[in-house]
Amino acid sequence: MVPAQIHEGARPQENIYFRGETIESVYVLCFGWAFRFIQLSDGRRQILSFLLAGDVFSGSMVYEEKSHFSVQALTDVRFARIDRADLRRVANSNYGMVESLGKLCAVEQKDAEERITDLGRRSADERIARLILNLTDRLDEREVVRERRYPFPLRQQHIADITGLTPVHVGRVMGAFRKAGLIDLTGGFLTVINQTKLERIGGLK
Amino acid sequence: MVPAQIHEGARPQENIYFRGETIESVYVLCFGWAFRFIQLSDGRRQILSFLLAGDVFSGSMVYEEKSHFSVQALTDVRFARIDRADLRRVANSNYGMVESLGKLCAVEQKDAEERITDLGRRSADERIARLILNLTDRLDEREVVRERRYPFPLRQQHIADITGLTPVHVGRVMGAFRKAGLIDLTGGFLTVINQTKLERIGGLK
DNA sequence: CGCAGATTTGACAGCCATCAAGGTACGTGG
DNA sequence: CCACGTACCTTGATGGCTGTCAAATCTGCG
Repeated sequence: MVPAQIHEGARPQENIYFRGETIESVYVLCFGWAFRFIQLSDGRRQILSFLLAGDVFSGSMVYEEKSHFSVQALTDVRFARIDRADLRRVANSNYGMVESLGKLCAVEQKDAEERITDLGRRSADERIARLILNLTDRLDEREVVRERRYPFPLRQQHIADITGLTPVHVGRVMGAFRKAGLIDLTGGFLTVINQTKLERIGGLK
Repeated sequence: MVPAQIHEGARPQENIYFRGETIESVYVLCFGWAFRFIQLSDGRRQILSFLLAGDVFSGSMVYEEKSHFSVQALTDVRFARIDRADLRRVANSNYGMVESLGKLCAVEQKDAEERITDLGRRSADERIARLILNLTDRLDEREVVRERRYPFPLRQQHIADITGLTPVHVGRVMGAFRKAGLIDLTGGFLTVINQTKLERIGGLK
């Protein structure tokens, strides 16, 4: 049995669902960019992760009814909804499915805890360099890249909200990276010019 | 069938295992305090969570061979090791077990992502207030508390390493909390004197 | 008592935030 | 075609939260 899928879309800035809502489906992004975030009552916003085509919004949604994060579309997006009860029925009779869901949770936890380390212990330069490298790696896996030019729909506000900085400071750091010949960012496309140096700044290699 | 359990112990400061090691067991803390952490090559350390009696070190260990974090004992500890292969055999023939593991992963991810929000978007005062409240809540659940005096084996260095601050600044904030009559901390025991105010500082309620 | 480790306190510095003023790009409508 | 508005980015000046360094004090313990 295959679980029923419902396909939907959303426009940029549109919220797909909110923290605290009861969600009856597991969502998978099929096209575009989105992000998961937590918003505080005074307006401060922390982005938890960016979602690319193929990403499950969160493995925890298979086992939790209430979402602990909100989701917003960054570009035009399309996504699939799979009924949670259906999915779990399939998983129960399918060892490989349980295995995959478990691995998914493990990877998500690792990502989250490396982000904790970034936010707690790394400088603005390190965080931004690592974000860029992380995104380009994920885009490389999707093989949509031509000549190292990556589609890059993020505003400085988004980068600020995932790195725990302000948009102004993000602009300064990105400007410094550009002037140092590390990256180029024009027309919604990012080019990594000096990956080695960016990795050194990010504390990799 | 019940999976084999091996019981062991460790002394304060002793590392139980390291990031990158291949771990063949799922660990459960039976007694004492420990913490999970990631250490950078230059010595910076980020604590991911404190472990109390009854805590599984991490749900992701059921599905990942290599640990992405290290674990160190904070006090004298005792813990159980359950062979991963055994555990998974049991889980495969036991729907409730899969369910429990899934819920465990979901809770861990929620905790991790709320910590991300703390680190990215909250001030030192907020982070420390929330840490104290989080720990006292968890200790309350364990019903080991007498007259609101909580065992508190953390050094300022540990608080610094989970809040992304320095020990000196942690000392200043804790000193301010003490002088403001919010908490008392003597002889390894913590007393929350004014919980309401602490919650207000932490952005709760 | 004496030592080692932890905490407290003070002076100072730096990273990043805040506030504010342009500048640029792009779409809209006259 | 150009004025205009909006959103975003850039740049400068200033400030504050937190870090760094260092010394003094406290605490536990052999």
